Amino acid sequence: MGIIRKTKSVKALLNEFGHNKTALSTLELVERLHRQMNKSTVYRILERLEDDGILHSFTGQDGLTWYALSDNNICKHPHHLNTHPHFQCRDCGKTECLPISIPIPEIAEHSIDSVSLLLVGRCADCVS
Amino acid sequence: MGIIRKTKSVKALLNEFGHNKTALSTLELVERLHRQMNKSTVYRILERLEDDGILHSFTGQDGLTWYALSDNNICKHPHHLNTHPHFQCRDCGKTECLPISIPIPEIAEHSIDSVSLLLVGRCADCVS
DNA sequence: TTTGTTATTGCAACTCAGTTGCAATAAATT
DNA sequence: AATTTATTGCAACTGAGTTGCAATAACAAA
Repeated sequence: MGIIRKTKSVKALLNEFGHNKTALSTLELVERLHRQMNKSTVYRILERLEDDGILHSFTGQDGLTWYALSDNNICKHPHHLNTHPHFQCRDCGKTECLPISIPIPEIAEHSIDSVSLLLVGRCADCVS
Repeated sequence: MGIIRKTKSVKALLNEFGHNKTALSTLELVERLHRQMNKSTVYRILERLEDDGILHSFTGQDGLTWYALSDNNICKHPHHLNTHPHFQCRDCGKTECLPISIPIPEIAEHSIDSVSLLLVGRCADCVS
């Protein structure tokens, strides 16, 4: 599975992420790209890029799905892509990967496969 | 806001939770109670019970909303209801509050208001 | 570079969790 | 019991995300 062909749509979508750790919601991407490709295409490309490990997704506070680059240079956790926390600013909505690792203790009687950690608060620009 | 009248529907819904820390999805509740009350009523009661701090909600791995009791005897964090982790079994779907506290470090340049932490894995019954 | 294969896309219709407006009903108060 | 108004049922709606299928465009092979 995953990306097999580097189409114009794939390149255009990846271009939106640039090289930083800011996340984009599917809705934001659909809106930004709606003249270049269909809504279904955005969803399908995101799915393939995630299958390939190029992007990773998470759910924001609003229940929407967000995507961000899984670049090793950014996230530092090539084999544990989902273990870093994400931050969402409750004022401006800016959402990003936090390049830190939060230790999760062993839980008695449970085996843990993945961790989703979302921090909601105010970013530097919005803290008054 | 919150619950003002203790109606039969409110009592029936709370009765589904019993006294444990197992969470229930809105869909499960709608299904269980569909002969006793309307779907809209389930959603509206859940909203009011959460406003009152009697229940708290979180998003499961599937994107569905889950609710669990916020009883102080269970969750231990009366003023930080959202800071305990939730666990969802990827095999049987059982979802519960974990009565532990995961320390979240200060994040430079960010103020944190709430923490959502979902652990996905296998529960004791499903670990082979 | 042309041809053949098939991954990818556009489109429109669909799914489904959750929401809403409003009239009818039923708690709680006097 | 009468009054007030929070709550509920219902049906229609919303909106993110999905799907089937025919048309299109990467890419490989010749």
